[in-house]
Formats: sequence, structure tokens, C-alpha cells
Amino acid sequence: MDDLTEMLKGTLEGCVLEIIGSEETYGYAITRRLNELGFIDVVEGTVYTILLRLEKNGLVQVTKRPSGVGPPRKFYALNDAGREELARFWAKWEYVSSRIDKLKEGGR
Amino acid sequence: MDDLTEMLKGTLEGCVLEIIGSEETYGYAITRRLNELGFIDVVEGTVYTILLRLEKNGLVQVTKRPSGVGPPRKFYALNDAGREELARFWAKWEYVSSRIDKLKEGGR
DNA sequence: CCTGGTACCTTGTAGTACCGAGTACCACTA
DNA sequence: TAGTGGTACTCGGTACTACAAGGTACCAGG
Repeated sequence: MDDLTEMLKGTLEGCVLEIIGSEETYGYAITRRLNELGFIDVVEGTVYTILLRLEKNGLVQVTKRPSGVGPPRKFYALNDAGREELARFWAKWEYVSSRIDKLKEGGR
Repeated sequence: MDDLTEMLKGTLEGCVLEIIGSEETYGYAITRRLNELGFIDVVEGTVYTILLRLEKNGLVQVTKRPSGVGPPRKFYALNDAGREELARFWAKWEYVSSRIDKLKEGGR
């Protein structure tokens, strides 16, 4: 599969929100999770910029914990605003993807 | 529905390709078509920049024809390279949307 | 003449993912 | 004990895209 970066714009942040929402986790693990989901070209730098943005926008709660196998981890969990944002994201996704699928089916 | 612009990045060009591929048409009509498909905030300027990009990248064939109700129209049709690009776009869309849907279903 | 619909173009901006490089902690091993 | 590899986070700069905002121009009807 060739380059997906442009198509991921606007959706990757929502994917990260979903991952955080299903389980409190940290940047490095989120990157691995995205990679195993099939987003193989997503790199750490990208995920960390998203996480910093989420934190800046007040959508997550951050807790630092020691790791044992490396430097301390920053664990992220959704707060109320984050859960609302996640719901908005899925609504938008539903809206956009259904319309694109309709266009694909030759919808008039 | 709130702002969709970020989510449309990387997909809008493919949508325009699909519209052109199903019927030779022109910028103003493509904008109207996208609006009635549900992409209500897409404006003319956006479509024209996409059309210029498609032309620059050699994906379309352009024909100017008089209109009768206004200035002349520039009709766009896909060439072979455009059809290939369109197929690639749909393959990418299939790939990305299926993976996001899986994530949404809590896919592990 | 003036308004509104049609039709196209251009410059600049904001937002997002990525690149590249750096810092740092830890376990294992030659 | 120096080196390697995996873990983990940060930051400055870049490329690409959709949009905003304004302009030009053609035509019909009041």
C-alpha cells in the first residue's frame, strides 16, 4: 500500500482518542498498536505531536509512571471533554465515510 | 455537522476524480454535486485548486466549451493515468476505512 | 443599469502528519 | 566496562491540503 499520510489527516487523532478511550496507555504503545492495526507507516513523532495536542486541548488526563524497562511512561486517559470529542469524531466519521461509500456505489 | 475539512484532506481529490470519471463535467457543477452529496461546506475555490492540480499532474483531459448561460466551461475527463489514480484512491480508501471501522468495533 | 446566477482564477493562511535528530533509561553481552 | 539494542519522550522544520477572501467576466430579466 502506498502513502496514506494525506488520507489519515483528520482521522489519526480520532484513532488515538479511541485507543486511549478503550484503555489507559502511553505513546510508545499507541504507536505499536496503530502499526499492528495496519497503519504501518505511522511513526512515534506523529503520535507524540497528537498526544501533546490532546493534552493542550484539555481532552486527556496524564499520569507519569516508572517503566522498569526504560524511561518513565506518560499514561493518557480520556476525561469528559475527551469522551465528547471522541463521540463527535465517530459521528463525523460515520457521516463522511457513508457519503464517500455512496459516491463509490455511483450514488445519485 | 461541524467542520469536516480536516477529515476530507486526502479524500476530496479522489471524490472529484470519481465524479469526473463517471461523467465529463466542469468545476462549478462538481462543486454543486459535492454539496448535494452532503459535503455542504466545500466551496468553489477548493474544487478549482484540485482541478488545477489534476491537470498539472496529467490525470485529466480538458476541453473548453461555450455555455449559453454564462462564461465558457472547462470540461474535465479522465485519461488513462487518471483512471489508474482513481483505482489507487479507492484501494487506499478501502484499506483505511476498513481498518478504522475495525478499530471502532473494538477490533484487537 | 443593476442585480443575481453562472463560471473561473489567485493569493494567502491554518491545520496536520511526517522527517530527522536528539536525549535518556535499562538489560544483556563480549 | 564499553557497546548494542529496545524502550520512551521531545522538538524544529517541512510538505501537502482544504479553505478564506477577493477578483474577473459572461449573461438574462426587471
